[in-house]
Amino acid sequence: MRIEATTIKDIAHALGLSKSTVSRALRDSYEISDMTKQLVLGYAKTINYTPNPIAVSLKARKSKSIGVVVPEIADSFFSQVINGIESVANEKGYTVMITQSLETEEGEINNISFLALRSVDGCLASVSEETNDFSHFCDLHKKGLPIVFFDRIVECVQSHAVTVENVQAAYEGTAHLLKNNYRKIAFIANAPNLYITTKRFEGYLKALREYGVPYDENMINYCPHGGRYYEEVESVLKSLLSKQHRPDAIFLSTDKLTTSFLRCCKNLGLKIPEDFALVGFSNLDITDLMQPSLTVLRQPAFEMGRRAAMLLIKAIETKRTDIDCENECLPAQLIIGDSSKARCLAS
Amino acid sequence: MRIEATTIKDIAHALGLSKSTVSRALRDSYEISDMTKQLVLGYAKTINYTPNPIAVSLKARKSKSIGVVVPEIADSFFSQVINGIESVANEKGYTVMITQSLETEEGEINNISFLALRSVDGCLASVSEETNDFSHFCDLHKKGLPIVFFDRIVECVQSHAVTVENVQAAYEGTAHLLKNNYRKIAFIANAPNLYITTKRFEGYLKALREYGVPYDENMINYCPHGGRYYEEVESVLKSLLSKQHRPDAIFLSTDKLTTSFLRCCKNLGLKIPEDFALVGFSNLDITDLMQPSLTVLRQPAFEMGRRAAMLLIKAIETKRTDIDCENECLPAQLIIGDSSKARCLAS
DNA sequence: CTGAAAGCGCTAACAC
DNA sequence: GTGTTAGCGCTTTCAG
Repeated sequence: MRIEATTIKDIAHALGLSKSTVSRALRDSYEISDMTKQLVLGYAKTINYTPNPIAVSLKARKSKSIGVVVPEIADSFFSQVINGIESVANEKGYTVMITQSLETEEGEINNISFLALRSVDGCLASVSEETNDFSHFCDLHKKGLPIVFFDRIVECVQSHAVTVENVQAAYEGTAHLLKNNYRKIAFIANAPNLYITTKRFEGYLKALREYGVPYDENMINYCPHGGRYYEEVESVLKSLLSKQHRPDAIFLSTDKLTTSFLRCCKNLGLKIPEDFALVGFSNLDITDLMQPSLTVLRQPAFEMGRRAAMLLIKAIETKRTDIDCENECLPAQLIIGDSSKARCLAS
Repeated sequence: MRIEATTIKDIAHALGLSKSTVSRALRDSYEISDMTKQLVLGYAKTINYTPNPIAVSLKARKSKSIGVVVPEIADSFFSQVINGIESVANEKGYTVMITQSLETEEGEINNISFLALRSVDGCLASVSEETNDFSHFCDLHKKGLPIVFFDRIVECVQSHAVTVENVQAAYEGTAHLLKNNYRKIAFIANAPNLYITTKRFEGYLKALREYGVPYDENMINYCPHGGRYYEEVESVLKSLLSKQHRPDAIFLSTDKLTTSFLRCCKNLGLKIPEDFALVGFSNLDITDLMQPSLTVLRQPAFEMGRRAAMLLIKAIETKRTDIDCENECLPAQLIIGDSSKARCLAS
């Protein structure tokens, strides 16, 4: 700010002390007499002194702040995670800098180097779907920057991670459809390279296997842009409709896909669950108000943010980035709505 | 970062020049020979030099960054605004620091002083509903920090502002209900002290007046917590139900109120629009998928963010914070759904 | 055209 | 206990 704040120099000057004495008194150093401390602290309070964080950062090469890289802020899941992160960061006196990659690798590279340059003490990241080369994370991590990945983690970087029980969640969602007598279940996910995609696919397969339903690769669909473009989802839907063995149910791997797909169905005049039963991941808090109410897998987003931030701060404060990476894995919740209503077999 | 980056000193050393020459060469100063510039620039590129923004900030007392204070990130409207802000900030080479007040005055004070201390060059803000004393904004603004308010602006601070045409929007929403033969229209808003509340109320009144419908103050309800607590909305709904002249339609002043109210209705077994017709502000992008599809007033959130950021950057770069405050006012859009379907008068 | 030196606000040896 | 000094990385007078 061009705004002139009070500095240590001001205090030193006013009290006839040296800058270092003031500095030490402010940080309650053992070498300063109680009297002087009282004096300095008292005066500092009256003139409303706050240390200049920029100067501190420059000196200390750290900033008591953590950086966050998410694909997109305007997303129910990520914004809830951010709230979780902020809640522990605030408790622990850390500042949070939020950046979004907008799902591009370039954005992600810019973000992480921006943050590193800004002396964040550590980073929380969920990778963009476009990213295949993770060296921007690797390099910084190797140089000692603590990084905790969440949700969309990168397995090749040996670091802490917080995820949801993806396999189990997808398994439960798919099994729920199977129990409700759906048999031809299509799987729609975003970019196939994402950790969450492969894990959720695994859970889907597991359920099929367990229920003795043969795997049909025609049922597997990817939207590399995660359903951000309407056309992308629409073309998947149309291709499903044109298949000889048209699916009777759909498993959707992410938030945006779930709602985009529902919109497509509506536009094409399809009925849910009559034409397709739907189960999808979603962290929107209004899936119960939709038409029909959606059966969703909800991630404990806020808690994930909290855990990730706690892991990160622990890593920062113990400086042991190298070894014993912790992986926390939280359960998702299956919330049953009308979009997956049991099918009557009588027909 | 503990991460050691290359500095001007490294370049100077490697090239046998002085730090100042390198610094000047990098900023393309006229006093440096072309040859030296080539040399420095070339070398800087090979070692991948980036100026340390912290050092620059300390020196320059500005940071090529702008701060954002919103009540809450996990909100469709605000997250869209943030995207708009980022889009112009990135274009213009500014970094965005996002903070949330979580609707508390204390959080807001912390945020804005945090940002000022971090040498942001200017701020974008939408005030918390709890805030009544705006001196934290006033003080910084007087000291020369450019501030642009958006959506929830504060009129007593003489500064730039971007809003939606609140009066007109609320008027259109209410008029739409009146046209559809609803006559007893309740108004539900959040904190009555907010700019958006008073303006939207004004529009509501205007419509009533124009359609010759008498104003009934029993129809006016405030949720000081903006519908973040379910009980708050439920108690409003129950009080409406208990009234002698029960309303036949509801105008909802914000996003969260709109969806919370719908949820309450559902829980109490009420039918929309039969029991109540609904029109509300909302920037959720799935109001068309709800049951029933909602008639909403949608704000051009992304564009508001863009405009606000452009105003701010202009203010920063021209340093004229004092005079000629610009107020931009964008139209909202009425999107008609089933929640306000015309009532048959036959009954 | 280039260099030396001071200083942004703060901390931390190293004196006394 | 307290002061002096140097330095984090950078810009910017002021000298040459």
